[in-house]
Amino acid sequence: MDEKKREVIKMIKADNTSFSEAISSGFPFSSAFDSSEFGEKGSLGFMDLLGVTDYFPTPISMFDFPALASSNIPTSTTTATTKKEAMVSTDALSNQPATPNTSSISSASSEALNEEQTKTAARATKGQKQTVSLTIFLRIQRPTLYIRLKAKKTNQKKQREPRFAFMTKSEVDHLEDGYRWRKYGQKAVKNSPFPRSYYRCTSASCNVKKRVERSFSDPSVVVTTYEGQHTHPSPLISRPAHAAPPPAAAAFPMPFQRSQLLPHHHYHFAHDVLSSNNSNFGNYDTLSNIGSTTNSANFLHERRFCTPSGSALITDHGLLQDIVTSNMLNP
DNA sequence: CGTCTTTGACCGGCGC
DNA sequence: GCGCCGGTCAAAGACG
Repeated sequence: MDEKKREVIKMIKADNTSFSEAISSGFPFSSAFDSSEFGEKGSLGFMDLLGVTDYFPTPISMFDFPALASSNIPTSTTTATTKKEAMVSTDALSNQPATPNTSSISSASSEALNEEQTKTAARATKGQKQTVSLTIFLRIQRPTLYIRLKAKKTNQKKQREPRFAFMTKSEVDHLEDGYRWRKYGQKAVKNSPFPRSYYRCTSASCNVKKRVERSFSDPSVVVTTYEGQHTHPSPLISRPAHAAPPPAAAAFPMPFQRSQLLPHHHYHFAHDVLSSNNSNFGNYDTLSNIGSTTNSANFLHERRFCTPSGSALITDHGLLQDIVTSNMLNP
């Protein structure tokens, strides 16, 4: 790992540093997290986990996200090697160049992506005695890179919907995702020349929101954060009869539709562990919606998904057995 | 005319 | 209390 990466890891490890600050530091994510790293066969994809591999011809990679109570984990980059880690050899992967025509960007929780939100979480944790702090480390593609997040079980004044963020290499700010959005605001972002746009789903009963902003360090990268879950199917997509998703995927429409994603972009997903309920299952609900799509013909070649507890997706049979199919668990 | 974007004003939370 | 900042509102305008 080169010096730049070490710096970012240090930043992310620091309590008062968010992922967005790491981004703002100019960290070359596109080179640091090679797009080829997680594309090999045999890796367990999130779509695989969701039982929707028929939609996507190439496997998707998963990362491990040790979700542990703060009292049980040290603030360090120490990692326990898992089965999947072994599958994704850092040495082997680092030798593979990124796809020439595309580049990939690491993803992180939307909270981590947002400086203000991270600070807010820290403030809340600090200021409320009744807060029960839960620290979660997200490993971002490299086994040694973690983001520390604080999920709270608290009587917060303002409860937020679960959030889901991803970064996309795109020239277009507002990516087509199968839903209709109404822009209701735009604000200048501190320390960034690029404004942040606020969108709301146009469906009457749906209060899903999303924020779109460009990365300061890499203007070609668009950071999209979804908040909430759609209460309706995509108005622009109809599902073919032969590609019925698993029940879980059908039950929770995704904020974006995979088939609508632009084919030449790389999407890197992350999930908010700071949802109001802080329920893992709630997060899976949202992620499972990725399966609500129609076709895979124009989908991207590489996909990366982050969940705050990706390892639990594999090992936690209590929560995910209803979603994860047998072949996912035994790829 | 309906829908969507733009943009300044406003509000609430937080740090100092 | 004040100022900063993120997020939202809503009127006005653009567009098909």
